[in-house]
Amino acid sequence: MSAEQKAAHREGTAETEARRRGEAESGACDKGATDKGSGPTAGRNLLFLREEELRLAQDLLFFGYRDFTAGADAILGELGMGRAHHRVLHFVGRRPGITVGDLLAILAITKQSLGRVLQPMVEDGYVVQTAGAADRRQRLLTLTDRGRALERRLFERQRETVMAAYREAGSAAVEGFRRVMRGLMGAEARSLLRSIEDEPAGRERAR
Amino acid sequence: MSAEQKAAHREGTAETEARRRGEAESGACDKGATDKGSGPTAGRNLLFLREEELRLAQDLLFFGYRDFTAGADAILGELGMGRAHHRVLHFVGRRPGITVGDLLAILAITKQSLGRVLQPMVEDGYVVQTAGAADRRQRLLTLTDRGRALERRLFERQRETVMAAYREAGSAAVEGFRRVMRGLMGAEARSLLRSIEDEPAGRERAR
DNA sequence: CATGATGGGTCAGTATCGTTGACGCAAACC
DNA sequence: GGTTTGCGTCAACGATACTGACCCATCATG
Repeated sequence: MSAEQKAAHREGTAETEARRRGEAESGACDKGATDKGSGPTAGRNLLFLREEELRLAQDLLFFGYRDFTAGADAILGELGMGRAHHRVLHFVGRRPGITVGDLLAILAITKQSLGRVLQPMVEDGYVVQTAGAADRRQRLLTLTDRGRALERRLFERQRETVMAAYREAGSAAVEGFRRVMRGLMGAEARSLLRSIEDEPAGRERAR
Repeated sequence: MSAEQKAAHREGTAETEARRRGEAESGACDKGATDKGSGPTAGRNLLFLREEELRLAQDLLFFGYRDFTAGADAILGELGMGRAHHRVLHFVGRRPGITVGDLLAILAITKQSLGRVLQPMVEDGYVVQTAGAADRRQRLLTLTDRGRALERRLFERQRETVMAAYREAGSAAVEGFRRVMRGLMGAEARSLLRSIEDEPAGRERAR
């Protein structure tokens, strides 16, 4: 059924550009479903657009996220590490002195999963653990020079990908990208992200 | 063959040259976040923004992608399936009659990895394999009613997330989101995505 | 100061998803 | 009729995640 709708709707082929524009204009608003066309196919077309719109979003997120991480993954692979190591480097680098508990909350994994990744990183000299000043049960995590260097290397690799995409898309698109990505996040992730943004690297944590 | 594809996939593309040319440009700067005047600190601020900008992108992609998939993951978990099953449902649903080889190219995984996921899905009646008409070595993959129903369920779950994000961000932001995500993709993924978009479900593949 | 709660580490077992390498088979191609 | 191609499969392995249980050091409180 829906397949027939799609086939019927798309007679031409290469006007992808015009199609995308049309989606952007009419698609992203939930209400006002029939304000566009007054023909009998208006509602059906709108439904089609909304469906194709999401399918496209699924594709974009799948391919885009994969290629975004591909460069860093290659570097990590050479060092016998994985994406989980990169996450630790990234978030510890972003918040030096972060506690294990806070890192667990950000990564949303279990203690055991983190331990398997973190412990070798401490042994190999990428991360140091220091007892908390106020609460000495805490193990505050900080990157060593070596850890910072690796994080920097992964960072530069991804910077190429992201900056190329940003430049290609333009600054207005970047703002839109940020808004949509933030919208995809749940309430918890949003507040976590806010707290990360409000406490950039090098500043003391106020908790 | 597949190994070469993978190797090529991980390699960076010709985007880097453009990056070096535009290195000092501010094309990816946030809109009006700070002064872009030519004071003594302008260069430093620009560097800072570009760095923080990427760190933010990393955060957004990490949290956003995770929450984007979280809803579908929960449904899949109840059925004893994982994200890999969803990808099969999604891409087979998008291109009914796709060959195993083409699906492998899209997913960029090995035959073995796909087989471990695909075989149970065939046995459980989510996917059917039919011999190719022209080339009978091919096993053309199509969703059954049951497969379509599950895909639809996962689709609706993600639709809520994405549509909420789109509505919240606005249609202009959606267009920007698409442009940036497309820019994150490498050349291979782009051409794959193009071929998917140009051959929507229900139409014969022209290869 | 004893007691319970908390931050963190660890052991044991399990599941998903990915990998490499090699081999088999049927159909297609030249 | 030999070679290539499309697909399936066996065996072994590795990374990342999970649960449940248990331990230790430290903090906080009665």
